[in-house]
Amino acid sequence: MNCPVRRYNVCEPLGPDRQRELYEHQQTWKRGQYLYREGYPVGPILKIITGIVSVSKTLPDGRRQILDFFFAGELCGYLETEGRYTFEGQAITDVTTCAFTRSRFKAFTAAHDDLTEIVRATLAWKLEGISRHAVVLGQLSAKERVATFLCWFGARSGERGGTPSVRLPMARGDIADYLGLTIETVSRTLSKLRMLGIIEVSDTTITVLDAARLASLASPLDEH
Amino acid sequence: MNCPVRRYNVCEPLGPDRQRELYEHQQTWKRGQYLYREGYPVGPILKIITGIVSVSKTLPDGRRQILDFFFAGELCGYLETEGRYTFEGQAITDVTTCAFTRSRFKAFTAAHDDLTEIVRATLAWKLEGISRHAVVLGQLSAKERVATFLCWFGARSGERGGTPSVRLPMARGDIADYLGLTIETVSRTLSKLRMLGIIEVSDTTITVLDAARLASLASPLDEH
DNA sequence: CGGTTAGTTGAGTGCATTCAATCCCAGTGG
DNA sequence: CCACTGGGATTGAATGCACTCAACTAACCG
Repeated sequence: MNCPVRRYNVCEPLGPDRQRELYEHQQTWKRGQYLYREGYPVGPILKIITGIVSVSKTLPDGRRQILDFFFAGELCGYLETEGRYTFEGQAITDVTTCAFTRSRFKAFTAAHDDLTEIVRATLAWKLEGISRHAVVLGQLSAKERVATFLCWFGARSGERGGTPSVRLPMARGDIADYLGLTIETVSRTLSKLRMLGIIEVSDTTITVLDAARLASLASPLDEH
Repeated sequence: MNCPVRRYNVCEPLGPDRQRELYEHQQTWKRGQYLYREGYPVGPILKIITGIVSVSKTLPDGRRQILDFFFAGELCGYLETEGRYTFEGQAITDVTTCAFTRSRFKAFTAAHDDLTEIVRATLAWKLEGISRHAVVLGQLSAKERVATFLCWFGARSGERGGTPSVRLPMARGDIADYLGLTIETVSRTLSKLRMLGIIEVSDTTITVLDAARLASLASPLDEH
């Protein structure tokens, strides 16, 4: 459940002195704004201070697949292809970031062995995460997808407390695009789970009444 | 189209001397055999000499999602979680491999700066690939998925020749599990493309008659 | 020649979608 | 204070795409 890599979320373990050495000016982003877009020449790597960023791909006809949510402490805008962003980063909530010059980041990690290992471990961890997500997208039914999402997100928030109530900071549309469903299907599925007495829905807050049953619906995937 | 990382497919650039230093005994696998299974204690990292290996996850009820196909020259069995394989590797064709002791691989990469960079670049490249695949699974219709697959696979084979005919070494079931569809849907979709005059189907060989039209069906995703 | 396995095709079903209406709430201005 | 507005969420009705179940064909091998 608690991936070991989480411990060294790139930068956290640096300590304030080494962090200062790397950080550039701080920035704020309004919910919905793009931090960077696919195909644009790469800018700095962004470290999220507060808020949530989605990494996604938008097709020419408007369809969008959210690949991952990035939380405070994580880096985004890392992946590039020939000097251009591979995907797009969008503020799901209001977000504040600070920037790393890409070249400086590269030089800095090259100079510190522990950092190169942290980068490697983080990439491997992300690779595992997106792979699990691909299984969700390719194989699970709507109910299973939503249940999996709630379990995953509940586990995330549950880290600090034992409360079974989950705040969903993102809009239904974001959940839908993450799960490869439509807004309506997500909404309907939440209603079904509510009518089954498994959860309680209150706009942005979901209260898990029957964690065991929820987990069994998401069962196909052990844990995240 | 040609990811720069391809150039340094881990190990190829090592040169015969350094390769010998790393390799263990060779192994052969029959089509369908598992090279390793999810949750099993990790063994060596396997380098594919010939054949194709699928990396997949199988759910308790038998549903299977193939996450990636690995070809000759690539390493598989790399990802682990707490000393256990994260996914499963299966021989899609007959396969021969040679093995790397995991600890030796680790020590060896740690000792060579260029190798650590190759590992990092390969992980980033795989991350990008599976992300694109997630978009396919989450957003595309059956026709778009199959077209995307054919384009992707055609580009792979096309590297050596200009021939528009694609040999599909994997069974329909493998394609289906890769694309998150059923065998029947894959078969039907190929038939539709055939009746549209876009391809010609002959069991394992697909001849692309109208590459432009095929690409436009897969259009949503530029290239792979 | 039967037996087996992979692939194709047909018929019918169901789940998620599309289209559309309604609700809820926060923000705004009369 | 209340009506109006707009965005997000929910719910309903109807459609359609991919699925399930099933039959059939082709190829391969004993």
